[in-house]
This record gives sequence, structure tokens and C-alpha cells, in this order.
Amino acid sequence: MPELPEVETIRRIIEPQTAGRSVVSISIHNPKIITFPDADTFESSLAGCTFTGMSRKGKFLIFHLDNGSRLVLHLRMTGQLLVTPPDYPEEKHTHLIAELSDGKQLRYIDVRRFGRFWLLGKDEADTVTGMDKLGIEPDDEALTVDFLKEKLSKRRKAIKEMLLDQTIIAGIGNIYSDEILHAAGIYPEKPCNILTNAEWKRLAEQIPQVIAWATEANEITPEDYLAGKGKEYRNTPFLRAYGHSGKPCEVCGTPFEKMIVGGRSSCYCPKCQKK
DNA sequence: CTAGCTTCCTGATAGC
DNA sequence: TGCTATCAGGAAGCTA
Repeated sequence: MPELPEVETIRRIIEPQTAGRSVVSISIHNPKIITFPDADTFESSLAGCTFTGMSRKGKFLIFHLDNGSRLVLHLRMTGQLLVTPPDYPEEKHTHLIAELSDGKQLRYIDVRRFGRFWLLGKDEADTVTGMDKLGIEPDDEALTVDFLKEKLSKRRKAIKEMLLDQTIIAGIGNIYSDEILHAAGIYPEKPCNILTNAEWKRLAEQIPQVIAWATEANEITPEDYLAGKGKEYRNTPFLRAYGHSGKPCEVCGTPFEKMIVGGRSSCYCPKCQKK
């Protein structure tokens, strides 16, 4: 479910509720979500650690711990992270509960169980999680027309597929690739090698803008976040392209069309995003 | 190297 | 109503 704006929203909600708290104990209901190290070591190593803060890299969430290790999490499709009172009812598909020193609990819920945890020791490298392969952040100053052209202009793949490639720009998923391409007025299936200079320019502008706009629009109070169980980000009402198949384009009124690009459903305005 | 397919899961929804 | 088929915002692993 979550892409960069949603992961960032989660970080902003969870960080102030975990920083400064230590982990009293952990119960792992489903060891399959622990990728590294094994679930037992994960549990014994994390117990007693104190959270110092959180960061985000692409769609990865990172809890920093006082001993220099990092608790890394990727939510994939349906992962949810909640800080709850201890007596909060247990959601179905709760796979991990950490008891915190302030009496609250940090819980991980994931219907489809695609999400993954890693506990990296002080000197453990990002290669363990794959974070080392991530490209630049959408708000990185290095994201320029020249950067995009250098990385992509010789590739024949559809521009939409390249936006989803985490090794070039990190954090864009199916929703925001549709939003970015609509904002930039580019046909999703257009091969990178035939994009015009004007199109590269619009992409370089719209990638950071759309992501920043969505992060802003996702803003939510901790109360509403908990009430929505960490999965209702109200991120559908403000979208302009994704899921709008058949609905009129806000810009020109033309109905959105749907197609499959690289195996992913894509919505686009046939007038604003011409072939 | 890339392209394309499968896999990991459950639940919501569409169609009959 | 009840059944089955299809699809879902991600990414790794596999084959060709």
C-alpha cells in the first residue's frame, strides 16, 4: 500500500511515539516476517534497546537504536505500524508486538505478510536489506534533467516502468507514477528513448513536486492515524489520476483511460498524455 | 544485460 | 445468496 509519501507520514506519526522509549520485550507471532537475522536472535538482540529516532530511505523505514544498530522495515503492500495502548484490541494479522517502556505497544499488522523486518548490527551494511541499491530521493537536488537523461534516455522501456524502478529514484510506486505522468503530461507507455527535452524537463519538475504535494496532503493527527488503524491515509480523495478510470480529467474533462504497463494497471488522460 | 513470468498472501469486488 | 475468478499501491527470484 504505502509509497514514499505514506511511509513518510508513518515515520512522522511513529517517531515521536517511540523515540526515547526502550523495548521491554517482543513477541513475534509470525517469524516469517523476520528476514535477518533469525527470529530468536532478532528478539533477544532488540530487547533492552532504546529507540533514538526514525528515518526513511525510499519505502524503507529505519528505527535507530542507542547501541548503533538499526531496526529496518519494509511495509510492501499491506504492512501497518501502530503504537497502541496495551489494552487496545488485537487486530487480525498482528505479527509482532513490542512492549515499550512507557507502557504502550508498537505493533506490526500485515494482511498479506509481504512486509519484512531486519535488525542490522552496528556495523552491518545496507546490502543485507537491499537499501544499498536504492536510487536518489525525489527531493534530492541531484534529480535534474541531466540526471534523468543520463540514466534513462537510452532505454527503450516505458517511462512508467522506469519510474517504478527503485534503483533510479527511490520511493515511487504505482499510484505516484500515474500522478507524476499525468502532472507532466506524458503517456505512460512512452519509451524513454523517444521522450523530448520538454518532457524530461517536466518530469524533473513534477517528480519532487508531486511527492511533496502528496506528503503534505497525507498529513494526519496521531489520533486519526490510530482510528484509521494505520491504513487509512485518506490518500485516495486528493489523487488526480490513479484509479480515475472513466472519470473526467480535472484539467481538460476528458475521461481517463486504463491500460496495463509492465504488468501494472495505469490510468491516464488521453488528451493531456498523448502517445 | 534485459524481459517476462512467478511467487509470496488475504480480502474486496465483480460476474455469473 | 453463494460460488468462482480476478485483482490489489511491492519486490525478489527465476528462466530464457
